[in-house]
Amino acid sequence: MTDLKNENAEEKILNAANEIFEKKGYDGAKMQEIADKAGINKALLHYYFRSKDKLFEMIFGLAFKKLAGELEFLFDTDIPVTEKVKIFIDKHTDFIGMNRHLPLFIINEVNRRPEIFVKLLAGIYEKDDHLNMLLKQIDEETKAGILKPFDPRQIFLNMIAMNIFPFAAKPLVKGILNMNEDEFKEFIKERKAIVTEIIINSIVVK
Amino acid sequence: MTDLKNENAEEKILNAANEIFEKKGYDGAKMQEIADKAGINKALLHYYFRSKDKLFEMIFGLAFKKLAGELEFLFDTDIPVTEKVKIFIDKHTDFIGMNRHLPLFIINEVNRRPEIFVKLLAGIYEKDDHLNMLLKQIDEETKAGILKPFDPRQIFLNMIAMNIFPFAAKPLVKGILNMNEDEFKEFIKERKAIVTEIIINSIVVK
DNA sequence: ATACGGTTTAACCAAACAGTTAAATCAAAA
DNA sequence: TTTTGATTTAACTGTTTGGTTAAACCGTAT
Repeated sequence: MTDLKNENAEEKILNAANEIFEKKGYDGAKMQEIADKAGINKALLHYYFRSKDKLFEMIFGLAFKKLAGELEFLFDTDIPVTEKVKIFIDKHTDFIGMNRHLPLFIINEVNRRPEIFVKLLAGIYEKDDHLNMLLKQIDEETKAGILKPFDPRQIFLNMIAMNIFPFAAKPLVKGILNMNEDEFKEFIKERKAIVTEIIINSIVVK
Repeated sequence: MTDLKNENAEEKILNAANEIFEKKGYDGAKMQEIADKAGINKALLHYYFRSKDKLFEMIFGLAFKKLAGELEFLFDTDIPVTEKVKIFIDKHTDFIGMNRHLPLFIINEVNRRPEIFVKLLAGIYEKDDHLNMLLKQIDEETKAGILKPFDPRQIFLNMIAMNIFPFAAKPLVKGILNMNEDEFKEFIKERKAIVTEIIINSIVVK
């Protein structure tokens, strides 16, 4: 049972469900286990969320927003692109480090049931103009001779791939590279600078 | 039912089980579905593989070897490191493209039950000398002024992260970047050159 | 005091699922 | 022709699981 802040039942359920769904996925998560972790009983669990599907849908939606929300600052400010990259990698790496299972959870569930993701896409494309602003900014900095021409989609993918992968595959990475927890932490700390340099190098004019 | 090559029952089972375990994971896979896809019945399935666990263990071991086997050529030849990188990215991207679910399957199951992976690690470290040869080669090329000093672990992770991620998260990527199947294929084709350039740039002296 | 909503208890149901069993079938080897 | 091993059929067991139900409990606001 996780009851840090004297939460009410609904919060306790959401926190427990979030943790278990993220770690075990829809199929691996059991309603009884969620109830146990929330410190309540199964009857009350179904009293608040009628079914596993309804509860899952809620958790998945929240998780998706949490992950997507980390991108927002890329659009809002008007600091230079290279600064954005530096700050993004720093913050995003910390965020993923504190939410190790989040990206894989989203990826897995979207792979297995793409429908659940279609609705959420609509929400994303409300921010179409924000995205266009970023693209315009990149275009301008390219014309100004600061950035070289590049495909923002590719660079974006590279950045999040390099950020997410070591955490998503943490036990595998630790095993194969033969690291203990401290060595892994050190390895991650070094990564920030390395990844930042790689991304910066692949977009700025030298 | 998948029966391309007039396989015997055991092969049919292994192929079906592989496909279903990779796509749905241990928890999502059902023995009945595996039997159906293999074109046999549940009784025979248990006749060949006594339990779901035994069958899974077999599939997981094979999958792990398949994935790890793709790395072997990095050690065996003595072509220059930069050449290895170019060839590896080319081949590895093709391989992952044809085995979209393989990496995520391994990562997920190792995350959820790290024990299953401990035994397999032993097999890897028989190849310790192969690995040391590669590290030695890198060291020599660095001293020869061809490569700059870098952490091979970091570069290796970057390489496979960038290779694997777009395929592992394919439906997510297609949705977010608003691509159809053809556009995705084109996007992947362009990636090879981009990723190769990035990795080469981050290891060679300019 | 009582009425009410949140919460517990405990038993229960129906479906899904892994795994078993016994008898029947069938093809090919002996 | 008989034997053997692979395969099917179909019923069955035991367990897990999602979900329900009804009665009781408990604190709090009226």
